[in-house]
Amino acid sequence: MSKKPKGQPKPVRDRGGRERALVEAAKQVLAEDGFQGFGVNAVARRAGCDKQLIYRYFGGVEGLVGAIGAELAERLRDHLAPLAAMGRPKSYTELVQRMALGLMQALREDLLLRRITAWEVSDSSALVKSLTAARSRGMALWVGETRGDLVPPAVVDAAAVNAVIIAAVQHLVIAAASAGEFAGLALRDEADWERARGAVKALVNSVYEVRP
Amino acid sequence: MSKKPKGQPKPVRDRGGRERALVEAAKQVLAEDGFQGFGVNAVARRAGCDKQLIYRYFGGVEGLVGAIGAELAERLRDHLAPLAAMGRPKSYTELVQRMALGLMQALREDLLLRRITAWEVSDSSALVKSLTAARSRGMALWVGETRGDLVPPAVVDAAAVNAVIIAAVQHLVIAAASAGEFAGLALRDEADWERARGAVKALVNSVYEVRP
DNA sequence: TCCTTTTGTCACTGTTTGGTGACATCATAT
DNA sequence: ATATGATGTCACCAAACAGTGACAAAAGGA
Repeated sequence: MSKKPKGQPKPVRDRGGRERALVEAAKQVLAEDGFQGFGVNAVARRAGCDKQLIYRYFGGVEGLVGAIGAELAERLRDHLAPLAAMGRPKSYTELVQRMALGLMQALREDLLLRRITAWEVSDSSALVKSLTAARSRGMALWVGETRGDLVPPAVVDAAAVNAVIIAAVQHLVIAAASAGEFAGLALRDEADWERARGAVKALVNSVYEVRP
Repeated sequence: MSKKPKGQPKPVRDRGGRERALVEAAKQVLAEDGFQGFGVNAVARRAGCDKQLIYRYFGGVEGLVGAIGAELAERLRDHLAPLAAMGRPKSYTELVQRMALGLMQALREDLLLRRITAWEVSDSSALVKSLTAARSRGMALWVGETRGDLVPPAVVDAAAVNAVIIAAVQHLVIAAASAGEFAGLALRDEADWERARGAVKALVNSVYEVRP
């Protein structure tokens, strides 16, 4: 054993692979442990390489978050893709409903999206701004694609109403994932979520309904 | 300088006062630095006494959070008190509107409430559960007091709808405090917030409106 | 008075964190 | 072959963290 030929399995020497491994590890850490335990040590540990590489290749944890953000818009788009297969919405009401319920489903399915959304409201650091930007870019992209020529009724402040709807969906899903319920409404099995969907649909429906 | 007789101004020896000072410091740290920087060191530093006292009098940081929770229901009640002065709401719609807008105002005014609400969705640890419980107790208390004999229209799932409304308000205020806007809706000056209030009112109004 | 308990502070441990300098190794260009 | 830069790992640093044992001083009961 002059040189320990088995001690280090392989110093692989593959920069691209390491970078990808680091971003992947960062996403895993963020998804599983949340933004609390997020840092260079945890990510490097999970990626199985030295944290120095994070500084060298990404300039620190900021660059790593930036790399996650770069994938984020596409990731959200993928989640909303099935909605596009349903064909064009017939009314503005239907458009907003789809957006709200699609976002709800996406957040329920995607732990990382959920964690990032929670991060956004708990931290005003510049770190998170890029993530927020990427996420809303993804949303705006989808809306732009499927809106067509549908316009909201002029009597309501659609921008404000939609912001409120989106806020509701985000908070509901995030809080429910933490506690299994919110404001007395159980949110565990699919029947519970059907109630939530029904409420959102009722709200959107009634607020955009043209009244005689 | 054999014993530094002037070094310690006064070891006041007032347990009750120290306990109150620690809880007060804990609230300040939580409000100003958020739950990220929250811990025995920060609280003891702010309170100007040794962290050992936290362990002795509160059994650790959990007991400290519990003490905050104990004040929380009352704190929320105080914020909602002005609403009670408006007299009984004339309809269920008005009841829910008041609750939603009152909660919005309370969260906008009270940094601590906001931080705790953000904490609740970002952390599922047992630490936070007591806070969540205290907050919803405060809400339920107020609703129970002012509901009277008002009942929601039977056609809508009021529990689900109200949960959605509350979620919207909480998320909107918390996110806006972090970023100054949400989902493209600026939320800085009072005119912006008037749009948000209008949207919430419109939603509540239309969903609970009995249609012919 | 003496003894015990309470109150408050200090000092220390062990761990984790972000961050950096040093070094061996491999690839490549000269 | 030899210099140069890229890649990867290790060892270390100072700071902050949670938690604990020890000790001095005061308060109060015997």
